Amino acid sequence: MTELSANEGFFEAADGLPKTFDPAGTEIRWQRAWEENGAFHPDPKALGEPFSVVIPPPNVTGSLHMGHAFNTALIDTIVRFQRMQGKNVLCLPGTDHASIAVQTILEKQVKDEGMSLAQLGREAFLERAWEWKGASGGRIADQLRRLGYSVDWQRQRFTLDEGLSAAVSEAFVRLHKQGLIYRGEYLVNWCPASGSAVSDLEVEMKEVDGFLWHFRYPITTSLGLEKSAFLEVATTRPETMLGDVAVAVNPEDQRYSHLVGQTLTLPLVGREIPIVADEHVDQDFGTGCVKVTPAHDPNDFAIGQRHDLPQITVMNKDGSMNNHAGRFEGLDRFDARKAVVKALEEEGFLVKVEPYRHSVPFSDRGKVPVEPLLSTQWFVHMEPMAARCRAHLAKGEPAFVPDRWEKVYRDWLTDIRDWCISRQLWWGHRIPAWFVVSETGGTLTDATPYIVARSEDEALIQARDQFGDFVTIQQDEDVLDTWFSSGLWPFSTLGWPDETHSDLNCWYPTSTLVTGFDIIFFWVARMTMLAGAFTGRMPFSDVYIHGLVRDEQNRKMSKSAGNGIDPLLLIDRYGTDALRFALVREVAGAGQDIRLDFDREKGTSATVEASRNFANKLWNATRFALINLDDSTSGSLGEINCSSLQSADRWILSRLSRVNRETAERYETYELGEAAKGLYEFAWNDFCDWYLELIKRRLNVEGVLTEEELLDQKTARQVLMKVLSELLMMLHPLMPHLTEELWHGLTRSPEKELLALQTWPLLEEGYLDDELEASFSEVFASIRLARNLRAVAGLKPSQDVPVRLITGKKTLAITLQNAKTDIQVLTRANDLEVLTPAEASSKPVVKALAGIIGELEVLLPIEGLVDLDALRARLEKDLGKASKEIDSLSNRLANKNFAKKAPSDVVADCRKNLAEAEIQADLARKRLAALE
RNA sequence: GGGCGAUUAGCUCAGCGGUAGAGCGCCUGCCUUACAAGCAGGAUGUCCCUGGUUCGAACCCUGGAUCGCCCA
Repeated sequence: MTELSANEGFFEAADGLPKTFDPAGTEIRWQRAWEENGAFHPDPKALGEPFSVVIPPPNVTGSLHMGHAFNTALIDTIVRFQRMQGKNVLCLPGTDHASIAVQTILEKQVKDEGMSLAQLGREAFLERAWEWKGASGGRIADQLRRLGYSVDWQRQRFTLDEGLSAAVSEAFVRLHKQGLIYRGEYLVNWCPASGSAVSDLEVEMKEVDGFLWHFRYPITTSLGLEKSAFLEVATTRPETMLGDVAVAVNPEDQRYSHLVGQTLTLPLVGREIPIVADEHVDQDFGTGCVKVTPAHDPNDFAIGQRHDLPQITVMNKDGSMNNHAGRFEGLDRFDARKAVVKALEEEGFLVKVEPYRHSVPFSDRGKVPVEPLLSTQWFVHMEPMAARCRAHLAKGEPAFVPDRWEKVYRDWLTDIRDWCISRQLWWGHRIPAWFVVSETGGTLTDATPYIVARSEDEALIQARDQFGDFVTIQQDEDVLDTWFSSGLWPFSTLGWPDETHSDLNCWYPTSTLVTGFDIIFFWVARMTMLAGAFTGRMPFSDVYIHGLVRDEQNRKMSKSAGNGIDPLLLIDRYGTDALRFALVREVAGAGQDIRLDFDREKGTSATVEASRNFANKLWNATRFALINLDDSTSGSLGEINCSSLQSADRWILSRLSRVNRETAERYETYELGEAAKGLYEFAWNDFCDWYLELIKRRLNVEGVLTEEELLDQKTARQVLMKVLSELLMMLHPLMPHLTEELWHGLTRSPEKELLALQTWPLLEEGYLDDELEASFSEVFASIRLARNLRAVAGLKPSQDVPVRLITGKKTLAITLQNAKTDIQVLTRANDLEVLTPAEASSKPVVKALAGIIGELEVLLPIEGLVDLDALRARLEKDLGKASKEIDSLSNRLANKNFAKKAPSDVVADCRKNLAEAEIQADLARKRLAALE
């Protein structure tokens, strides 16, 4: 670490500093310094109010994408701010094991090697999986480090590590004991691509163009009806008709009421199936008759339950037809569809086919249509847990920011469906249930009793207790949904189920969860439900929901579309702080998606470049300070003596205090974009454009300095040091590396005294001065006007000219008089006079540059050099503006109701503005007349 | 079918009752010893449409249009 001595990069070379900031070296140096000094490794016993955040764990084998960068920028800004507020902050990182994603990748690898999973075997497969995790699992953490994430890497967790796996078993056992986990045969979403059940949330409905086939099913003739009697049904999935067990009609439907209770003969199969009445059937859709296939459709499943119908599964788990499909056995489900239609057509049962657009459920991961399939799985009974969450929510726990997401969350918790948690995969937490196979003759059937336990030993003991000493048990082959373990994240990472764990006691419940709206159901709701069940509390008090980062064409970034913008590319080009600042600055409308501009050919982003330029501006402001502070340090400069402050000093200190207050409020209330914008404006406009320009003349006095000049110079240095160092502190949560570097360079604090661990600058309300800020606005306006006149006249920047400021407004005259030297310097006036209109008329200048703003007339008496046409145009513009305003204001005042009903201060303002506009118009007219 | 969000300068977006804003881009002039990744100055708008509430609407309410998202 010594060779990386943090100060050396900057301060030692102060006079020869490069003109541009080079982020690369700076970033890595401070990232190491933070980590090696344990800056973000908090002690649960330390003083300070606890503040904790767990980060949304990325996929362990994934790599950094813009979504992570965005989420990180927001979280890190919040936690760095809270740390500077003196809180005992824990920000805990980690990764999850992404069961399906990882298994899919590895399965493909295995298959590419010409092996099947079965050939490889579970043990060998898992060995490979861990190997792979070992090889690629550190990458995402290293990439997160490059973002300057102030997390505690020593507490990093992985959902499959020992402690978290124990938490998963414990959670499963407890929920099972409470009757909240059950096993049973239900219709689940089967993903043929991954060969596993998936939850409802992992299914995406997509509109696709398909067909609606109309078939007729003959009414069984034994009842004496004519042979030609049929019922017509319509379906988008003809192959499922092989599993039909009924046709349903609405009980109110006059057309069919006489047929209810009779039977039909199912074509191709020959099975006799009943006609049932069910009120969920829509009379107006198609013929009003629906075929009922309980084993292959959720609605039909419900109808089947109501009418006690059998469930006939006609497909295998790989999507092919099974032996119940008769002559179609072995065909893939899509081939079977064609074959069934063809057969029905040949046998005269096909009525018609029409194109039809409808919703089809697709598997999120597998990208293939899911198959509703009857299968025995493990489920979590959600309603009791959801009810507890709804009760907490009624008390505002957790609080959603922005609050509209609360409704989304609440609606989902209402009418919630049970959660299928078993997955037919190998990579993940194996379900802690053991079947007592000795009870069913050594084979596993749905009737085999099972034991749920924390370990095999525990299971065996229980099994012996219940079934005798010679039992054989066999663990369930399946693993749990990854989200089951992620749902425990806020407390499993802090030591749960050890309820005495010091981390858990200090930092649970956590403070804020920051995440995207796309995982409110997947993750946020699962965490609140599981936390409620196991800790009795909501796992975080606030949930800050952000949007997605979209690409330059406003498309969602996705791997499959290949339109991701690589954050590391932007970091390499512009620096981490620039990327972070750009992302946060764009986020002002919280919860809204943000669009990041990006030129794919050049690999550039104007937005990030603008932030890089801001970083460079701060770099140069600090260079300026160092050059002008000579060897002064904050210590040697001493305390600011208020009596020696000039008005410019008091002005910038007032602005500083205001920005301090606003910024702290904004960080606190998650208005991070506003905080970033406010600091940007203050730094660039107030501090660099005005204050630094104002103090240059005080810092660069020529020759031998008088005592007064020395004091004034010292004061300027003190204020410069104070404002810049506090500005850097306030910017630190947004741009941690740059500010750490500059702050050390500026203050010459020892390397171990990190800015990241400093307390937020004290808000000095005594400096707040509204009047002073207002009068400086007037000074700046007068300077701008004088500069504008110079530009209109085409004066060279080097050309000094006299300037006259003329106003009848006393307070303004005083303000201008006080700022006379400043105005003179900044307008390059070789002579500056502040005059009343009377004084001005005693030394008339006929043809001069003149402009008007408010009640101030700015005059550059330089006859002869003037472009009269440009001047006339300029004055006419002023007159036009003033006249327009006079019209608008006098109209408003003429309205009797306005004076009567509007607040008095609004009316007063209106009168004042009108008076000013009239003066302004008069001045303009007079000047114009003088030109003729 | 239900719900949510968006619509403001050429582009990306702030503002959410009291005379329309920023950044980028554009135009003009500047290498002024912190910064050309910069400085100074400038131009640019039926604030989607429609009614209504109000003394006053980009902002609140009705209805509608377009785009996007979520749920069924």
